[in-house]
Amino acid sequence: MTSKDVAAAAGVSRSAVSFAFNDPAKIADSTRQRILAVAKELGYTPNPVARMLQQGRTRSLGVLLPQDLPQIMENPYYSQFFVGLGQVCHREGLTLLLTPPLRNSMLKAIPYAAVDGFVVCGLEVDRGEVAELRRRGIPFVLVDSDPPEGVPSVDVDDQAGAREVVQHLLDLGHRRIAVISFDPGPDKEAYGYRGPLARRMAGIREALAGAGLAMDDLPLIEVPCTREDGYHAAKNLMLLDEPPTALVTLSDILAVGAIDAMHDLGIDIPGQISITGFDDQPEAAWVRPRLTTVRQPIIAKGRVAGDFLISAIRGETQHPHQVLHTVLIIRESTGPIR
Amino acid sequence: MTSKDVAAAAGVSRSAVSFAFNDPAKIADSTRQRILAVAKELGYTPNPVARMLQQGRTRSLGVLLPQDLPQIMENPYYSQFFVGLGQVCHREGLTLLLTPPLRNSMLKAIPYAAVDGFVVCGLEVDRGEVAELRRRGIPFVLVDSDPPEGVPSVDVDDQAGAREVVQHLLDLGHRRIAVISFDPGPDKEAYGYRGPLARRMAGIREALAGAGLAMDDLPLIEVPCTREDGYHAAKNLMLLDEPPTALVTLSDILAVGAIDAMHDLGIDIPGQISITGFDDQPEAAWVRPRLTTVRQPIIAKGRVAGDFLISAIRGETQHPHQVLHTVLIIRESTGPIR
DNA sequence: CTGAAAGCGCTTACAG
DNA sequence: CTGAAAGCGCTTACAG
Repeated sequence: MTSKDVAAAAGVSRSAVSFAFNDPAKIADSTRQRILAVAKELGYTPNPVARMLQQGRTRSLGVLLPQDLPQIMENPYYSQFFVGLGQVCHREGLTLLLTPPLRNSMLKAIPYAAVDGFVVCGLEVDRGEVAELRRRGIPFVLVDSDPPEGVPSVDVDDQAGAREVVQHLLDLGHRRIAVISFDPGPDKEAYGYRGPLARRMAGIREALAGAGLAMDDLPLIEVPCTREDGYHAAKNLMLLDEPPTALVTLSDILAVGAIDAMHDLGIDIPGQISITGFDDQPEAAWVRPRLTTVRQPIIAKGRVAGDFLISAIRGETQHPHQVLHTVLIIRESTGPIR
Repeated sequence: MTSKDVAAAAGVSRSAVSFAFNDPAKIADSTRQRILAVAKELGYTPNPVARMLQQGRTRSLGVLLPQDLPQIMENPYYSQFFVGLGQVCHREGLTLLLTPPLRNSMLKAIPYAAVDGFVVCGLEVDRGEVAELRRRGIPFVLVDSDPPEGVPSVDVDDQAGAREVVQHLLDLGHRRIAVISFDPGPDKEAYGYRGPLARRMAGIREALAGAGLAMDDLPLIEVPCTREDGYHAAKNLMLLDEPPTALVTLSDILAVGAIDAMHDLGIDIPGQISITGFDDQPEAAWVRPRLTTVRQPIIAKGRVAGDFLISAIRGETQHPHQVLHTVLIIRESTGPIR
């Protein structure tokens, strides 16, 4: 069922059919009504892909994701990010295409996506994605990355957030601080820390330096970002000869696991150990004791990324780079050293 | 930058360029390498939309959603559903197009989406969506709806779930039971209860009947599905002359709000009142007291919907209709009538 | 193994 | 106000 069939049935040209749907001013209203009636009867509506090809736009925003869809969807971080991005889609009447890596490659996923532009998430190591998007002339915005010059990007001041939370522990008198980090991935060997993780590490280092401590003085465990891994990492740290009096985790999910571990070990929080998170996801306020953590404005991040992308799609040629602030949220899981 | 440019630069025909990308067997390997090198140098990759038009497939699954993106993304139900659907996308190497209503209409959103098929969520009142999808010949699966004959669909046995949770309260001796339901929307006037809500109401009615009670004997409040609304609804119910001894809520979110309200009123759960939820979302196990609720297998629902859609896209002409089971999860928020 | 041609279904100047 | 024609960028039988 094509516009040709409708044109034939209505006794008009294909242009007239197109005008009936897209540009009513160009044909007589009576003709338009007749065409629309015939179209309805025949069950015709314009083919969206053909229309996209012709118009050169898809009315869809892409999100280029660093992990497979199930992993992304399990992560409450992305739910919040998509709320912000969703606000922009809603305002602009656009759909959202979730584009996970294809055969383990973000790069390979790019050429298959029919979108007007991409929000690129968590691109810690650029394997040519930026060059590919540039070459294709697809507008894009980088989020949670190490943004190169001349590319719109949105980030959070992870460094200040990490610095402040560690400073908070130092102020409470803690010196035996351990760090539970999420896994930097296989690229650490080749590239060192990158993106938000690098900034958080830098913030920790900065605060420690102020107290005459170095990163190397601290136990550091790197694990996948799950509650279970946080649990085991925390348990292992407490088995050390000199167990820490404070645990800095780089994600609320890890922190919640660490809290579970202390419950099981019968260790009081914050009486015997202080624990901090990062992100301020909803469960940070649910867990007992309520979690001291670094809040980052995830929804705002998604919204700003969406706004930047819209403006890039419209051809505005600035390359805005916004850094959103974090806030230290002090709750019940931290206290003075006993 | 099109295949024509690459063909010219490489001194071959456009077919050769296409073969180099899609059908290596059809050209000499040396030619292929040359073409690919030229393409790389020129920054050419095939236009995805043109390819979709030609091949008649998009390698993308659509989800036709009943609400705007921000609302969907705030709802943990959909996060879980997308995990299941994401598993199928991952297995098949497909992207996921989130398609919210366009100008408040699910129907209007359909003709703009470039997808191979749709998972249609929560279509409680069919305003022509099913007819439209059929006419266009787009494969689809209905989820959480009142599925008509001859359409693949996935549902949950809401009726049994609701029946069992009410029976549980009756068994504990409760007779003064109140119901907090999520809003049936503006269509209730015209159509009565529909879809999962209708089934849950039927289940409640069924259990009550066994104890000689009728729905009309019970206070019923219908509110939007937020924690705040659950809070206020619960508070209002406790102001009745004969306040309930048990609160049946039709969503965990409402139940959590109701628990907050009891905390604020100084009413002990389950000593003075029992509260039940529906869905078994993660916070049901977090909240104190832990929530007695009806678990529905949301991830499995997403996965089955995806599988059915894949099989419909492949042209398998059965119309499977699967109903997944619920399980009553008894935790701490229900107890014998005092 | 390669090239010219048709066609996917649409939109939009352009001429009437 | 309408129609014939070109073109969006690709793929794929078909003939050589």
